[in-house]
Amino acid sequence: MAKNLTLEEIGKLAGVSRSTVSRVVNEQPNVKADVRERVLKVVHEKGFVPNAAARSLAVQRSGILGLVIPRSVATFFGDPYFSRLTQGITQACNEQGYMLSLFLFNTKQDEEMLLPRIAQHSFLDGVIVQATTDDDPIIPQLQKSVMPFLVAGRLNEMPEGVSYIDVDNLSGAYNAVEHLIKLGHERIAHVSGRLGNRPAADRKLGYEQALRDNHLPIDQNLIVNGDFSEEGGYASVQDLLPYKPDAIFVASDTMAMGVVRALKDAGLLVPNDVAIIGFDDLLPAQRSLSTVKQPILRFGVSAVEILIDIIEKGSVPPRHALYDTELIVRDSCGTKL
Amino acid sequence: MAKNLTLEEIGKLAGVSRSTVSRVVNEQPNVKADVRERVLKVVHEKGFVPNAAARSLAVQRSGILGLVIPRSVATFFGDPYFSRLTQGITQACNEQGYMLSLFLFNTKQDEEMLLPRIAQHSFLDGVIVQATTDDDPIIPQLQKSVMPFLVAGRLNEMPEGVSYIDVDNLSGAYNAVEHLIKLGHERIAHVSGRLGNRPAADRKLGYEQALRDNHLPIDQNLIVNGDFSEEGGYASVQDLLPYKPDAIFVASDTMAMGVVRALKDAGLLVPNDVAIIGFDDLLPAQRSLSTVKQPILRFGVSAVEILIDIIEKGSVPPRHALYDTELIVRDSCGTKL
DNA sequence: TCAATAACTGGGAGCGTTCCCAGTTATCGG
DNA sequence: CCGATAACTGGGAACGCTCCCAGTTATTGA
Repeated sequence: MAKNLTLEEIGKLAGVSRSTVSRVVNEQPNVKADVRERVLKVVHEKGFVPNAAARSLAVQRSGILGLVIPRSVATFFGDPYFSRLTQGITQACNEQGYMLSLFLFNTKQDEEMLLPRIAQHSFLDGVIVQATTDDDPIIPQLQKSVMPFLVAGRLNEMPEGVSYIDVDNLSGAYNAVEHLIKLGHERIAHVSGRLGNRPAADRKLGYEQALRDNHLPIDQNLIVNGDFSEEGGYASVQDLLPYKPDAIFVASDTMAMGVVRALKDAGLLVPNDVAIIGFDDLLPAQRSLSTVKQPILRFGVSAVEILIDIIEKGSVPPRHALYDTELIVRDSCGTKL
Repeated sequence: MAKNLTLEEIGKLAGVSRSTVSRVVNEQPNVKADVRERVLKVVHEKGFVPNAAARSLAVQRSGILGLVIPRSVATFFGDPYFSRLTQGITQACNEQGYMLSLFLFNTKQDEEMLLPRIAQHSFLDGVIVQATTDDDPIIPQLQKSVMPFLVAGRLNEMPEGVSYIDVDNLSGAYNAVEHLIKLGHERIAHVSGRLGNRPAADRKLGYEQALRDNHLPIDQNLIVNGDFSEEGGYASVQDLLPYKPDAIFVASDTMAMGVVRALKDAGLLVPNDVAIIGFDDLLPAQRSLSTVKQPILRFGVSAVEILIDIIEKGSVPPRHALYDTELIVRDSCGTKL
């Protein structure tokens, strides 16, 4: 199985022309059954695969999608969130016959060098961009180009006309807190994620709204800003303890692990003394943690499907999709009722 | 910034020919300084990026590398190992001016459909394949093709002539166990990874050899087969406890977490009652766990560099590289001395 | 049986580069 | 100041595919 042949050469072997071979490999009609079979035989025998570069040049599409992880979030690439998202995206790519290219930026240089190229790159039919900080120039840059793109997640300020898909963090948080309220908790604390970050902000909003709707006071002493890390979760408990919360809604499972550890170290029992609900459900180890599950895999699959739709039909009107979360009740929030 | 222009059009705007523009954008010599500048100006103004498909067709190279995660390991893609590896690989790709395409196989169908295409794909200059099970047909398939490739990790039986890079699991394990021996431990247990898996096998071999070299008996009761999961680690302790180990070398940090948890639940103190050394050092949360650190980031970077070398110079002789691990001594193995 | 139509097939042109060669202009030593 | 050489520039051909059109063969109805 040496070098790949060309349509022309396959044609010669099968006694037909380049065009007919092309029709056969692209499964087009108007080829006599016996001819088709004869060509197919040679194609399989020789393991012929059409030259992708030549095809791309001719049809002006590459069949490659890009996944862009901006520098500001690349440090969190180790987060299981991204593995799961990537899995969903590759799964959909495989199904739809696309290739996936990964752009992970480590340094500012990387980003400055590569971003303009990505926006213009003829090898990319479209890109999925992980949402980043509001001041990141990447989305404006893509908007100026003709590259079809879709933002995964949202910014605090989402520019007009940009397509995005996101998880409904607000309602997810709302439901979690409402569940705690229904269980009879009244001093419900919140450990937020790093603010300035849309998911963190939305989860906090959901928390506040649930309290408000249920006529519970919003006590700033019961709200502490975490940073999405286990250590941050641990530390936040010190600030909270003097105000005696009977439940804590934590903006991520990783932080929730820290919270649980701190509570244990302080001699408090979960859920008896303090009920906990986390967010994400991405940590397989956390078998006892109640949490708000994000449908990340499906999210990744949808991202690809929507992006392909944008590629084929254009991005007007912009697409917006919001995915529901699911409250997973396990041991850590008890059943105080 | 509408659609991209062509060399020809840029040339017209700058008052030169296609060829000269090509020379300028490819930084070739033999262009007069003022002409070069004039062309560069137009190029920047118009944000011109040469058409990648056309270039690939002409030079017969795409500038794209593939990273193949076979189905048998795809389920572990969530493992921080892969995020880290991917980070190293993308970093090197960015530096070397390559694009990275990710092939993650979820189903058998995926694999059967896509693998033959990958091996023949003109969009790929070469691929890095994550090592898989010995019976996986993927490496033989690549060997039959002309696609340059490099295996990341090793199989138990590594086919002749295949290039690979791996971490020296054996010596890493050896050093860890020797450290425990130097600390005075004599009943050193081992929780292995899933056997049939080369890293797991090598770590076990290193453990056994260290014992042998230090004239300690190899007690089968002190060896239990884990599965690389936290739960597996937890469970293994039940089997070990009756044989009163004073130290445990665990084949992964994730399992080590389970081991520590089980020990705690059994009322035993780490490191006072039982010393622990893990393997990987990929879990940021494990601040107190002594472990054998794998240089994964550098590993990923090297993988790309070696693959590029293979692409440029051919794969004879096959390249082999083995990376040293580093013993990170923290609290969990104490200082029994 | 024959024209009209449908089904099939082949070859030219074009996609946007790079490479090569021929032609032009600049440079230099004697 | 002029011929030899070096530096520079432009255009043809090729990379391997798809698309389109023209030409050929098969099919159909009256």
